[in-house]
Amino acid sequence: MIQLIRGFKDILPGEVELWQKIEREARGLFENFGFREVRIPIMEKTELFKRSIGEDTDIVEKEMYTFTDRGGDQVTLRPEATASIVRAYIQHKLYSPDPVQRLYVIGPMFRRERPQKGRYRQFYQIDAEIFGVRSPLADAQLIYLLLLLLERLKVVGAQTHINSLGCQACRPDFRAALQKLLASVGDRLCEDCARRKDRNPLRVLDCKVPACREALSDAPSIVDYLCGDCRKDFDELQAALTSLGITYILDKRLVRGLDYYTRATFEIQTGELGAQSAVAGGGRYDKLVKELGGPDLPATGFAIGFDRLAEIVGLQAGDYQPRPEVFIAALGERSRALAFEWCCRLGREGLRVEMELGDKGLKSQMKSADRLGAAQVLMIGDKELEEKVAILRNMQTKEQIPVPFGTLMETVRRLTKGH
RNA sequence: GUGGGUGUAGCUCAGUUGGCAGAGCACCGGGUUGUGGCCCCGGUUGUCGUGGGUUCAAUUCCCAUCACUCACCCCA
Repeated sequence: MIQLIRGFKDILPGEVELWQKIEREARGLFENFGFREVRIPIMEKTELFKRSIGEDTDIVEKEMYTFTDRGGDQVTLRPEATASIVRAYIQHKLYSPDPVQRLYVIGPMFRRERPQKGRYRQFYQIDAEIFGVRSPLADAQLIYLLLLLLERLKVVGAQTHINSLGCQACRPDFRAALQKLLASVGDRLCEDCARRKDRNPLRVLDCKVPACREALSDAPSIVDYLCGDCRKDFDELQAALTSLGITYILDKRLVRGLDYYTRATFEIQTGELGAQSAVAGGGRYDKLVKELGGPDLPATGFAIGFDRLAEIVGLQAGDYQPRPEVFIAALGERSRALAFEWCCRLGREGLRVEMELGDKGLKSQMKSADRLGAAQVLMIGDKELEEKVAILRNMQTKEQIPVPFGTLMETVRRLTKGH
């Protein structure tokens, strides 16, 4: 048997309804807040991701699905959405009528990592970006939107972590201070951190090895190194969050693994995903648009891990079996032919209707109706065919009423909930 | 890429000195020859993950491999 690719998964009936629900809520909220959907390709030129995410990141170094296509081009299955959205924003000059654009994307991303709880090689993200707004109010709005979505989905126990990574002006100073400390703690760092401390020192802050955390317990906080502008922005963000009633945790270890982030970063964390704590994350990337060849416009955005969110929401959700409003049980070929017509017409009228298309006994058909949770069963056999009166049974009350063929459509519709 | 755990029926899982592969649930049929759930009776379902080795004999022991899963790394 051919099985699906490792780290990929099928979302089957019963679970897919949950995904649809999450998607509906998200789309609804995005509309309320002025976001518009964009649909972008799932493959891009490899160069795009290298330049945006950063050559030294894990994603680019070892996780991308990159290959040479038949024409010899280097292409990559997108590992995240922001790069593509920025590319589209620039390519189609979406900034030209108005630099301020709120865009969202829902779709699959691909990273070749070892799968585990809350982590897949094809995973889905709900991605939102605000272009052209320098004010930290944009970041606050994103966080608010994020928490609102979680609230609507009845997620409890989510924590908001925020940090600022500074900008081109203040980050070098911090970086120098951090490297000084890293040099002084020397061999107390784990192997990975020893390697990272020169190439990407900020990442060391994110390390979970106890020895490293210990060694870094009095690491400089980037917040202390922020330049005037960054400081002011960060204060403003916090003030905005507070006035929105959002409680957050100042998390100076919140670094994030993509190089394009500047200033505000944030993450929504939960304890229900095994070793994965982030259900959503994001931040500001004020230089990326320019670096990818566009105008010098700021931007900020977030990504929600759809799979992870579904896992959390699914914990408190029941099954999502849709129940037919009417099940038609027919006995004999002629009855079945007529029942089939009814079935199609009722479906066209907007009723949820099912019937047995094979040659089964009444008992077996009643069983099916029961198993499906049908509210009513419409029965027809030789006798009914002759008298031109079908029988409609309410499965809960067991009450049965005769329904003349002539009034059938209208009677069934009337007796069906919600019609 | 590294490490641990697990692969037996559609599902959840039993299965030791190596000797014909099991239970519950589900499904199908009957009891009720035209009426669901409860009950009773009967029935179906397996390359025991895959390939090799040892053995008269392997689900069981050995090797390899694949998959799932959890963790490291990193992230959503």
